[in-house]
Amino acid sequence: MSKSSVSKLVPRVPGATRRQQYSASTKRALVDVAEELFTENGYASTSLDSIVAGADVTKGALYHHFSGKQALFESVFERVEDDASRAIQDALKGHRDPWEKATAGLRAFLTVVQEARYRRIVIQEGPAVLGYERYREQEERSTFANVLEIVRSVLEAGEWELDEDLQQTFARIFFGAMSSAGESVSSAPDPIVAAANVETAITFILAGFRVLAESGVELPASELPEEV
Amino acid sequence: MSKSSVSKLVPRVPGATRRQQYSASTKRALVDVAEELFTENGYASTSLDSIVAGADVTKGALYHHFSGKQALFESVFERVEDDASRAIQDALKGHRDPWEKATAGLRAFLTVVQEARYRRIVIQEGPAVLGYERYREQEERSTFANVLEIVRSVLEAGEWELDEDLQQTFARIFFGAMSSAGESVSSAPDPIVAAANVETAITFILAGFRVLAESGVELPASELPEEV
DNA sequence: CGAAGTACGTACCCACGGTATGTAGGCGCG
DNA sequence: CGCGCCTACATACCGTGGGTACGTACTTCG
Repeated sequence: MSKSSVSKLVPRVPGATRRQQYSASTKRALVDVAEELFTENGYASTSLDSIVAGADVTKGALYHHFSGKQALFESVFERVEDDASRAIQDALKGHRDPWEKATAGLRAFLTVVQEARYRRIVIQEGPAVLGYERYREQEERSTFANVLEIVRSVLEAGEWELDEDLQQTFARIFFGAMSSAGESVSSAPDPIVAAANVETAITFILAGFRVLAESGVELPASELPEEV
Repeated sequence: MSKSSVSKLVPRVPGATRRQQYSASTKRALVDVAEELFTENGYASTSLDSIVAGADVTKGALYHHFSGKQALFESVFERVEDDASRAIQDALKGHRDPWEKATAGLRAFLTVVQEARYRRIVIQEGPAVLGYERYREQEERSTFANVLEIVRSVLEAGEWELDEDLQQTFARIFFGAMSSAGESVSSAPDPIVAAANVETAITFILAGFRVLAESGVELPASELPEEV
C-alpha cells in the first residue's frame, strides 16, 4: 500500500481559488486510495478508516466530499469505467472496416479487462455494490456504449435492419461474453494464451456473421433454419 | 417475509435419529430463510439477526451449523445452483441433435436466469461474496458444466477438433453471454419480448456456426479470413 | 479587517458479525 | 432403567466499522 498518491503536490489549476485546489486535491487523494484498496481487498473488506488513513485525512473530510462509502465507490467506479472506455475509443479510431473495427475493439477490451481494477471494481463488485440498475446506468454510457457501437457497425455491414431492442440485445450478449471471457483470461495460468483463445473464438463467431452476411441470410428467425 | 418455511414439520426420515432430524430441520430452516432474505435484500443488507429471527432460532444455532455468514451464503448458493443445473439437465434430455439440444438448453437457461434468486445470488452477488475463484469452482460443476456440454456437442457437430482449453473458452463466452442476457431480460419492461430477442440473437449466432460447419471452415484461425 | 462560509477534524453512537460460555435433552452403555 | 456424555442449541458479550453531530481553523469576499 504505497503512499505515493498522497505525496502528490497540489496542482496549480489556473482559474481556481486555493481553497478549491486544496479541496480537489484531497478529494482526488481519497478516490486514489479508495481505488487502490477496493481493488486489492474488495469493497466489503476495505474500511473507511483505512482509506482516510491512506489519504492522510479524517472521516470528516471523507463525509464532506462524499455522502458515504457507496458514493465513494461510485466515484472510483466512474473513473475506472471512463478510463476503460477511453482506451477502447482510441483503439476504434482509424478503423473504417467494421470487421477490423470489431477486432481492434475486441483486443482493446481484452486488454482493459485484464486490469485488476477494472475486473474487481467494474465487473466483480460493480453489480453487487451499486445494484444492477445503477450499474447498468453507469455502464450504458461508457464501455457498453463502445460495444454497442461496434455491434451496430457489424450489423450494418451485414445489411440487417434490426430494431433498437435487438441491437441492444446483441450488444448485451457480446458485452457479457467479453466480460466473462476477460475474467477467465486474467485468472488463467497463462493469460496470453487464454487471451489468444478468446480472440480465436470471437473471431470465429464474427466469421459466422460474415458468412451469413454474404449469403444474405435473413434475420430475425426465431427458429433455427430447417436446413441450409 | 412469510414464515411458511418455518412451519414445516420435522420430516420423518427413516434411519435417522430424532436429534439428527431436528438438527437437519433447523439447518434447512436457516437456509430457507437466508435464501429468501438474501434474494430480497442482498447479502450485505441482510443481517444474521434477521435470519435467525425468521428461522426462530438464535445465533448460537446458526454458528453451530455454519462457520459464518459467508458459509451460510455458500449453502444457499449451492442449492440455487443445483436446482438450476437440474432444470437445465432435464431440458437437455431427449435431444440428440446438437442444434436442437442447444436451443432447448438456451431456453431452459433463459427461464432459470429469470428467477430472482438465481440472478441475485448466483450472478450478481456470487462473484463478489465468494470471490471469483470460489465462485468459479462452484459453478464449474453445475450450470457451467451444462453449458460446456452443449458447446461440446455443437462443436462436435461441426467436426472441429479443438483442445480442451478452447472448448472451455467457447463455453465461458456463451455462459457469460447468457448470464448478461438473462440479467437484462429480467430487468426489461417486457421480459417475454426481451427473452425472444435473446433467443433470436443466439439462434442467429448458432446459425453462423452451422453455416461454417457445412462449408468446412477451419478453426482455429487467429485472424479474420481475408476473404471468404 | 471582520463577517461568513467552506473544508475539514473530533468524539461519539449503534448496528452487526463473531465468540465464549452455559445448558437441556436425547442417546448409547452398562 | 438410569446415568453420564455429547450434540444442539441459547445467552451474553466484544470489537469493528459505517455513519453522525458538532466544533474549529482558514480563506475568501466585502
